[in-house]
Amino acid sequence: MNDVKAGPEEEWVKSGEVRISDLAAELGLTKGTVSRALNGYEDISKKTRKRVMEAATKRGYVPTTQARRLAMGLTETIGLVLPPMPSQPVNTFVSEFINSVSAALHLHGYDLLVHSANSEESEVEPYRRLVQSRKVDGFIIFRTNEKDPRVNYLLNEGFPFVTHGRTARMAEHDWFDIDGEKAFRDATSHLIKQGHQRIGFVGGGKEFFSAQLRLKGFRAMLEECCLEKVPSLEQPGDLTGQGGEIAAQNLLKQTRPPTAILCANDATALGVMKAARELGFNIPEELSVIGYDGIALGAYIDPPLTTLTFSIEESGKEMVNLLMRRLKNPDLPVISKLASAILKLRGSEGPPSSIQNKNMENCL
Amino acid sequence: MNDVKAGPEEEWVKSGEVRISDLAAELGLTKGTVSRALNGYEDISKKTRKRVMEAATKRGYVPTTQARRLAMGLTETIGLVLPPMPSQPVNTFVSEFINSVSAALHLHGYDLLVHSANSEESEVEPYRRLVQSRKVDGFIIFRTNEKDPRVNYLLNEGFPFVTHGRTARMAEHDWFDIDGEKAFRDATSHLIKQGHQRIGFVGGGKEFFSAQLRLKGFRAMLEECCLEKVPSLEQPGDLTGQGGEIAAQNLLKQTRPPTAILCANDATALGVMKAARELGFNIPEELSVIGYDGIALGAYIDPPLTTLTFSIEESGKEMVNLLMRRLKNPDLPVISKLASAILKLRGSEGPPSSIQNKNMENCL
DNA sequence: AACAATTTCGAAACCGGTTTCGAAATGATC
DNA sequence: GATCATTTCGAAACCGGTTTCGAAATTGTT
Repeated sequence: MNDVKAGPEEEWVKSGEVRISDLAAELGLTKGTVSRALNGYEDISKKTRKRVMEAATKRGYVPTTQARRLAMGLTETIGLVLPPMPSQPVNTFVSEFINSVSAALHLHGYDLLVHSANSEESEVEPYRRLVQSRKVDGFIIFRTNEKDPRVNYLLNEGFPFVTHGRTARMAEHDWFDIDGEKAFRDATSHLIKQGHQRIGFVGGGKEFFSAQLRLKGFRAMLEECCLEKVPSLEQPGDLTGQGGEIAAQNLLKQTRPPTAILCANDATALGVMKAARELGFNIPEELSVIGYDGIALGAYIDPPLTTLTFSIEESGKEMVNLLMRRLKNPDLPVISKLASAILKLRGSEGPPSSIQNKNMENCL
Repeated sequence: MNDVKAGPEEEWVKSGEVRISDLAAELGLTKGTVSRALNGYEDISKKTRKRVMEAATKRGYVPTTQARRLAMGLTETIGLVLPPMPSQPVNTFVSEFINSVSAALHLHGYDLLVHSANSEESEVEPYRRLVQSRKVDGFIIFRTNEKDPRVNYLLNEGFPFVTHGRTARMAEHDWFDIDGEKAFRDATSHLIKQGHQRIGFVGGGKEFFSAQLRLKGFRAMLEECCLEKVPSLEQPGDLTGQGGEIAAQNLLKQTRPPTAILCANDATALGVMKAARELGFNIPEELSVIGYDGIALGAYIDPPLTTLTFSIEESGKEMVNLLMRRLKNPDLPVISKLASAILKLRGSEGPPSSIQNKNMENCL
């Protein structure tokens, strides 16, 4: 067979094999011209632009992302570092959050780089690496602490980021948060209106700013309703089920146990309910329990968990908006956005069995 | 002030501002030499290598990832596309999985790109885009269907990937899976030994291969123990809590309801438990329930959910190993790895209230 | 000391795009 | 038809690295 000349022009079957130089050669143009034609520059005649675009779609040309990004000096990638998760329960938030952030970023042509934190090294190490190797243009940070080393590092570097949750330096960076203070005012008010007078609270660690704000809302509503603040009814927790169990035991073994317990999150609430069952408390007749997070699973337990819920999808979307604004113009003033949680009544709370609301009229 | 000359050499404070050309100029070398010195080439004298490395650490030089990857023709990035999640409960698996995959990839110098699937477009679209724009070198796929378009597409493209779960074409691609068949044989056997003779099964959709395998294991053990196969005791589900509720109603409203129900996953089991409660069945006295997934939260409900559990961390690690092997040598034969689940007894199962095991001796 | 072998580095091409600049071609004006 | 403005494209630099190739410098050999 005479195989010196190949047959008619081969069709590319695999995708991603056509380079801009191939396209240019095929059209008798330079790659610069092809690039400008595809990117809508004004100095390309209608005729050639059409030729180029048609050839591009025919050949299935898609620019190589790496090359484009290198040339343009940006990564179009946002980093999200997962905090170490020592088999924490109820991490349904994380996957939904990642999902919504990723979807929102995609609308802006950005990718999401998810990195895991190694618990053996410093919390900021992953951030440092990503910044230094220039793998990302900005960060999405969640579960902030009041004094947050990640925030400190990035502020110091002048590197763009948005947090989900406030920090001690919230005046210096963009943030999005749920108004946990208002949420807990609402929940507390709801319980008080039902007749509860001894209400317990299980918080998160001191380091979680948001948990502190929830406590603040709880206290504020107590005061507003002229209910005495009882220190022993405020128990620390750690946002886990186990922490909830321990705190509940401390609360329910008191001589005058509370008739309701507010929990800093749903995982805690599940622990509280477990401990309450084991100590023989009926929920909600003898003990009301309210959580925070709105995890879907709360609807399937007995009784279904009343909780404060918010839209994770909205959270992701708003945070991405804030971050995109920052990337476009790093010098804009810092802004923030506060969204509200709503009380989703599902059945784990109700009026206390014995209502003796003497003080009620003073306030309501 | 005489400000024509700047002061002594400025120290860079911000990271990532030193380029390889800066370093080269500073050392009186070319960037090619600096590159080779840093990358351990043999044609660099010890003396210059030392000079270069010292200057690099002093200046905090870290190569720009984008440039390096473009030059080397690889992305060092693996894609993971999240399936659309219409507010599914109990997605704790996803975040843990992402975490473990990300950690394992990091050990190999790879990044994880997480993409969300838009439910309005075809399932393969995100994969196509990532392949065409050359953003990733390979994929991690989970929750496979028996006939999986994603698998078909990537096989057709010859693009590297590993699945979590088997497919109809499992002989053609690397995969990792949990031996769900054996797991359900074990669970079924456990129930039979406790004296159950009428055991219900709530499956996943036909499209989920793994759910089918679980059903297979269930049936196999029934047959092995000479228990009659009752079609009405096998209910379809959809791996959600709601699906579990419906299936449980179908099972428990029968004239002779089962004394135990095996569920294709924990979400389903939670739905089953909810429906059972509402129909007045006590668990585990009147009805045993067993799930699959080992979600941590199952330990906090009442009664704690007995489930089949496996190591998500191991899953991620093994899948990454398979993928890295494939990337190193695309022509290696296809391999797979099967890990086993273990039955975690937590309290939602027990002997049936009235044990009438006539047939037991036939088999055990 | 002359020559070969080896070590060490510079020069340049390359990865696949984008963008600036200027020259050629075209069109408009008088 | 000459002059000027405008449109359209090519040429080349650039992004920040890697890698190949060959020349210079050094070392070794006789």
